[in-house]
Amino acid sequence: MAPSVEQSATGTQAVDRAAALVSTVVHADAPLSFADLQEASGLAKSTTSRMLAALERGGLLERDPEGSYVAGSLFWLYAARHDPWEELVRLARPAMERIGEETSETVHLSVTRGEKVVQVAQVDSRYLLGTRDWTEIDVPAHTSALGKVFYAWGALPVPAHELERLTPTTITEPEALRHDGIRTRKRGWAVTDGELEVGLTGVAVPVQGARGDVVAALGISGPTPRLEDRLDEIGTNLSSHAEQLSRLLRGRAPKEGVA
Amino acid sequence: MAPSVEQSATGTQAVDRAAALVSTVVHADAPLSFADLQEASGLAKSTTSRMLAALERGGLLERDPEGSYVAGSLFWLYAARHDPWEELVRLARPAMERIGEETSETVHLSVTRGEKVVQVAQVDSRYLLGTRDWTEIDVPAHTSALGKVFYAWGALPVPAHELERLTPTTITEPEALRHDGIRTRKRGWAVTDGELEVGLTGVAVPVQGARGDVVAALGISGPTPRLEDRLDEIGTNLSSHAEQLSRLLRGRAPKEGVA
DNA sequence: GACCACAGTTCCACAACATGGAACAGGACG
DNA sequence: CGTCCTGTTCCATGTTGTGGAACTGTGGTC
Repeated sequence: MAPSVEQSATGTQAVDRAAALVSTVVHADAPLSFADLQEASGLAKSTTSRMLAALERGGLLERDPEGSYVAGSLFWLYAARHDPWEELVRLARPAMERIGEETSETVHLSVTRGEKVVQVAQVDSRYLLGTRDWTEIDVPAHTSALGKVFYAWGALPVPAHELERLTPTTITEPEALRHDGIRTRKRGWAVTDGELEVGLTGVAVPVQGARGDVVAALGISGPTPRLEDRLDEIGTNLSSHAEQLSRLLRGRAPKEGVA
Repeated sequence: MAPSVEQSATGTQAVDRAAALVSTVVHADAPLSFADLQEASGLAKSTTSRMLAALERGGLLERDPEGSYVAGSLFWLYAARHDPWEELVRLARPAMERIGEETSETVHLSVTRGEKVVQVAQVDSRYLLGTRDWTEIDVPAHTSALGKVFYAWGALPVPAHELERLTPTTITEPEALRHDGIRTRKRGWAVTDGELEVGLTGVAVPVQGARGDVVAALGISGPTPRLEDRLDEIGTNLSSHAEQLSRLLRGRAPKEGVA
């Protein structure tokens, strides 16, 4: 619950305590009462009171109608200015870079926007022959591994109508796509094998958001010959990274830890 | 040498100063250097240094690769957990309530999701005969005043194809919709007069986001007979509220302030 | 209406803590 | 190798934060 109170360096006691209070409020995303905060911080009532007042004055905290404390205007100002997936990208970047190093292929991160799937980040392959920049390019969801993740985990409804054919192996029947989704879910990762472009293989896994829903897909792509024998290994690798990322999204901030 | 230091109550100097630093960083949504912050706060180098270190430790600030300060993990944690328009709704609620009182009609707030327009908040009419709860209901954008706002201000592309007809007066030609948009922009507010449902009139205005783009539409709707003679008055009223809301979104928190 | 219980704020004397100047360390130039 | 510029650490000083206790205000109970 409450993040461990940091060990203050010298000369920052007040600020450290104040930061701990804010942190407590933000981490608990429900409003916290004065008593909760006093207890969580272990400070004297008077100190708590003065501090909360200062934080409120500074826009870091705010009181809801019942008088409990919630994150203040600075937080919603920030949230209003930044796309939610900006944070996702930020959190995901290190993982994507590691995946890039481990697989040497191009790494993708996608989210859904409306009924479409858009890429929000990419780390390029080490090879000359690799997938180019897909960011913001529209790829039909049923042809990419990224898109299939959303279908398979129900983050996107499978269309009722016939789907566009891009290659001989593209799945065009909704029913077939649904079946592919079932297999995908069992397997834990989605794969596209020349269904988007002949010779292009992709593998992708779901990323769970704070509430357990699938908010993004993490995957790699590259030439089929380089990938076809490593699908299992890649799928497992992606899964473990995605899981870590999910944990991050669930709320634990990446502090301390040996870099 | 104290430009805009907060008025501290007794015994909260350090926290007030710290909050001011965080506030400076969040308001300037570009990274700020140590020097910027030292200058903006008017504190001694040593104090600034200690304070920034404490704030960083507490997750309120963070350093980008170049060493400049940006909002810390607590902020992105918050952003990741809260929809961006949750803040919008929050900020808009008071205005919507006042509009409801002033017009006695149902008040709506919409945003675009993909190419669709969805309602995110509503304040109900005082009358028995009024618009019902539209939240999350799909209304074709070209038939509602809310939707027309997005077309008129270019937040949504006007479709190339013929549009669905819901009533005899529904605009179905893209060209006509574009023309309607021009008139709308000149006028300052969008109107739908029985184009969605016979006898239903709606008026809506744009809400500008932090970067000046149209992020939402604010409007009212009700039975035509009650509204048709008050369109001007309503449009003006909505505009002034929307403008205030826009100012809020632009970043000035609703605190004290001489101005 | 008088009573008490509880939540939060203000008061105050004390000294612990934050403070800023100066010295120090680490780059980035030339 | 010196100079400049940025940020951190040191340290004596006294300002500022501290917690206990007194106070205020609100709600509940008889």
